[in-house]
Order: sequence, then C-alpha cells, then structure tokens
Amino acid sequence: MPELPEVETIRRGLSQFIVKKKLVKTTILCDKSFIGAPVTGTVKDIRRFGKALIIDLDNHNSLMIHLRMTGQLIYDGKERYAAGHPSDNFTAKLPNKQTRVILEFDDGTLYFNDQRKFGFIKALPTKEVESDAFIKKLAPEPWTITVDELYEKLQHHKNSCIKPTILDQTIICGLGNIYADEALFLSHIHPERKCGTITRNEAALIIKNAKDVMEKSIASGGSTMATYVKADGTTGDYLELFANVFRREGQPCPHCGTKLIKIKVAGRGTHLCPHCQKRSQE
DNA sequence: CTAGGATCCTGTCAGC
DNA sequence: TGCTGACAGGATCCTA
Repeated sequence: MPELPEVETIRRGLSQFIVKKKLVKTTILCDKSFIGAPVTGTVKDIRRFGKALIIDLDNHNSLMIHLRMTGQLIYDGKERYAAGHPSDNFTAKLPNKQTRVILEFDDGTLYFNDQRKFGFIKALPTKEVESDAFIKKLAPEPWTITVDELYEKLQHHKNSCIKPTILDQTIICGLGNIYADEALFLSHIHPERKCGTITRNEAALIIKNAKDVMEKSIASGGSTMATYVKADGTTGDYLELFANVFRREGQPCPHCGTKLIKIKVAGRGTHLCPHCQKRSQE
C-alpha cells in the first residue's frame, strides 16, 4: 500500500479536486469496504494521520479512508486524478471489477478501488476521529518523535527484530515495507538486529533517515506510486529510480558494490546489503 | 506482557 | 494450457 509519503501526496492532490465540493451520493459495491452509514455534505478539509486520510465535511461528519495494501483513489471529473497502489486502473474505464465504493460529488466521481479488500472507508462524526481506536494508537511520526521515545520503546521489544518493530505504527508512525528497508539501509543496520542491541545513536539515525527518505519521496510527488514511459515504450516505476535496495536484489549496492539480497523477516520481503548492514554490532 | 505466525482477499507470476 | 504454490508497499488476531 501507499506509505506515509504517498498518502500525504494523495491528501494534497485530492484536496485540489474535492475541497468545497459537495458529496451527494455513495454507492457501496462491497459491504466490507464501507463501515458505518453513508453521509452527504460539503468537503471542508482533508487531513492525514499516519497512513489514514480523513475527509472532513462541513456538517460534523467525516470519512476515514485507509488504503492498506492495494487501495486506490481515482477522481474522475473534468480531469482525472489517480493515486494509490499502482495499476492499470489509473487509466481504465471506471467503475470496474475492483471498484468497492463510489462517492459522487457535484462535479465529479471519486472511485475507491481495492483489489484485496483490506482497505476501507469509515463514516464517523468529526469529533470522534481522534479517539478512533486506530488513530488513537498511532505513535508520533519521524518528524516529531524524540530519540528518547523511540529508544525507550525499542527496549520494551528487545528480543524482536528491528524491521518489524519500526513497521509497527504504535512504535513510530508512517513507515511501510519500502521505507523501512530504505531507512535501515541508510542507517547501516541489519533488519534482523534485535531491538535490544540498537544504540541510542542508531535510534537517532533511524529517525533521521526515515525522515530523509520520506521527505525525498514527498518532494518528488509520492514518486514510488507513479509510473512513467521509458524510451522503449514500456512503463517503469519511479520506485526503481528512487530505491537504493527495495526490489533491487541481485544488483550492486550503491555504497560498496556488493550484491544486494532479499530475505524474509517476520513474513515480509526484506532487502539489504549484506556488507553494509551487519548482523553483529561493530 | 511479548513474539511469532496465521489471517483477511484477489491477482499475478514462476515452475512444473 | 492447466495446475500449484509463493508472493504482495498493511494491520489485526490468535497462540504459546
């Protein structure tokens, strides 16, 4: 799914199209993709908490949207704005087989597509957004978390591997599978290092690099979800240009030239340089 | 309490 | 061509 930078990019992009527009009708094509009762109203603002988007209406109702692994938001109006999990749906005719919810506005239609149905749209009163079970648990993002807070949390999970721990949104918020691998690579930390072995300086490094890699992605417009057309006519993923290690197994490490490898850590595909990221402490 | 694995669901791809 | 298993940019639930 889109991680924090992609969701932030969607927030900014979608705001251009639906703020001040009126949501007039909701069509639910998959029951599990919409929680609560449909609402109508004019969009006042779009907020983001971690990887969740909140669309606030002017009548104290809100829609919380989480794209999870394969969610997409495609606004079809005078022009089309498409974002989320990259696929042909961005340019396809809509609705289609993967369309789960259709939100009709006064000047366009917002399609919520989600191949695996893990994502959802939830209607709730605006005042209950911040006390929502998911939102409430979120840890601070890399821009606001302190080194002390992350370091202390890692000590509470001293026997867990560092990678799945920084994917936990209640530990540090915003990282997903791509940016976790990228941040650990830049920090020269092996994804299977036990949290108990991570030093205070290394915790600081993880925060700094998570921030750097996500800022770089936001600055380039959530580059990892966009596609471009290569000289030979085939499409490429900006992710290929952006990532140092993600989906680059077999290629040389940009730092030392060693072949990058892919392993499995806590069930997730994990990319690293076996030379730059040592399992044992220096 | 932690840590690990299974699970939700659909689709694609590699290998036989 | 058809089948099978592995895998997938997330998060929760269950078990030991």
